[in-house]
This record gives sequence, C-alpha cells and structure tokens, in this order.
Amino acid sequence: MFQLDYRDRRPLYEQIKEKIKALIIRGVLKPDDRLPSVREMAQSLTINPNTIQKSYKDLETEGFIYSVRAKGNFVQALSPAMNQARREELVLELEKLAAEFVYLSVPVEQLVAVIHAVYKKKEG
Amino acid sequence: MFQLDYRDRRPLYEQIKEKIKALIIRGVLKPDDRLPSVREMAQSLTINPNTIQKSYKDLETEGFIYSVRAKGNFVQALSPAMNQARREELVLELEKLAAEFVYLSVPVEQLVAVIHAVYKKKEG
DNA sequence: CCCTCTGTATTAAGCGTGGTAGTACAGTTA
DNA sequence: TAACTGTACTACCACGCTTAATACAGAGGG
Repeated sequence: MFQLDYRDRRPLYEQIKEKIKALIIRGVLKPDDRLPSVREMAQSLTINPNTIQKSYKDLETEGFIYSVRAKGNFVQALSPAMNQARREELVLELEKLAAEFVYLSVPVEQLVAVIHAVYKKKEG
Repeated sequence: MFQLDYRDRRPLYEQIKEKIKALIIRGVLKPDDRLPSVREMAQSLTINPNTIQKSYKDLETEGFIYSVRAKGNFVQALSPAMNQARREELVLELEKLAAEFVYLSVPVEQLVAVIHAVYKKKEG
C-alpha cells in the first residue's frame, strides 16, 4: 500500500496517518472502502500492530475513517461540520504559506498557476 | 517579544523557531537586527537557556540568522541559493494544501482570493 | 458449534528526545 | 578587570514512541 521512511524523524504512526489521509484526499480510497486490518498492515510494514491501531484511532477521531467491531476500518464519507473546521485550518495554513512566498519575492502569478494546475489535474 | 503556548504539544524550541521565523518573514525583524541574547530570552520566557540556544542554532543552520561570538545572534539577509531550495519546498507544500482544498470542494476562486489578500497586505 | 478473523484493551519494558540544571571556556567591550 | 556575549558538555528526569505479549468481544464461515 505504501512504505515507511525511517530517515523521517516523525513518529511512525504520524507517517501512517499522513499516507492514509493522502490516499483518501487523492480519491484512491473512497467512502466505505475497507482499510487493511490492523494486523495485516502491521505485518506488511513489519511494525507492531499497536502502532497501526494508534494511527487508525487517530484517523477515526479526526473523522477520516470509522471502525466496525470484527469487520474492519472504513473510509468515512465527508461530513459538513468536520469540513468547515478543517477548511478554516487550511485557510490559516495557506495564509502562512503565502506570507513566506511574499517574503521570498515569488510573484503571485506563480502561486496561482500552481493551484490551477492542481485543480485541473483533479478534474481531468 | 512573544509568548509560549504550553498547551501546544510541540517542543518549546520548535515554537520559538517558528515565532522568530514569522517575525523575520513579516519583516518585523530585518537583516542584521540583533535578537535577544540566549540568556535574556531564556529569562523572559522563564525557560532554560539551552532550549533557546537550540532554537538559535537550528535557525542558523536553516539560514535565517547568523551568530557572532560574544556579540549576539542577528537576522541573516536573504541568500539566493537558500531561497531556491526553500521555494521548492514551499511549492510542494502548496500543492498538498491545494489538493486538500479540492477534496473539500472549495472553489479555486476562494484560494486565489486568500492569496491576493496576503499579497496586497504586504504591499500596502 | 467451533474456528478464525476482526477491533480493542492492558501492562510492561526499552529507548530516544525534550527540557532543566549546573558548570565551564572563549571572545568582546566598556 | 568586570560583565556581557556565544558555545560546549555532563548529568538527570519526564515523557512519548514503539515493541511485546496477552486477553477479550463480536462477526462470519465451515
């Protein structure tokens, strides 16, 4: 499904969360798709099941997945309330990022171009 | 100069780095401005000088400040080489961010508006 | 019904990092 | 000389990350 980077200093469970989030955001994993079981994922990454479980539990708390006893973990469909909060966070991040682009004298057109490229790719 | 947030789970030295970076990026601190000494800053934040030194050393490694024996730490002027690397990092971050905006069905116009606002604020 | 799979919980241990504390040295400047 | 700067080092404690081993509860298949 993906690989870990042991040179990355962040905790493994953080990396795992991020990778799964990315798969969901990119649309590779769609609502109600089942994730690999805790034990499967642990074996395929050669790490401890507890670490996977921590990732899954966090993702559940953040609203990205839901879990069903004895069945597995599944991708959560979008909920409007969750979205609103997340949007606001993202806008703040975007502002920070933009401020640093200003600092580095990157022309605004370049930023806009990058964004449009991402949006086009998604539609096409 | 600024305050720490002890509810923030990130290391103190990370928070300090970020705050100082923000001051530099916003232009509050300008090239060759002197930062508070390690001991001063430590006292004003009521933390250990070693923690401040770690922040400063990291910022030096990242090219944001330079230090002079027995004189202090100062804001580094921009270097083109450093900028290029940083720009590329930022573009990657921007793409990630944009992808999540797409996922949340935020119209591209809204992103562009946020960015223009930041740029206008900087010029004005 | 039993077996096997699922998620979940608990406890213990090892290890690295974050942060504090104390001390020391080297260089600048008044 | 005295007081300030940055820098370095050691020791210590607390906490988080990760592994390990075990156990229990519910679903589904033979």
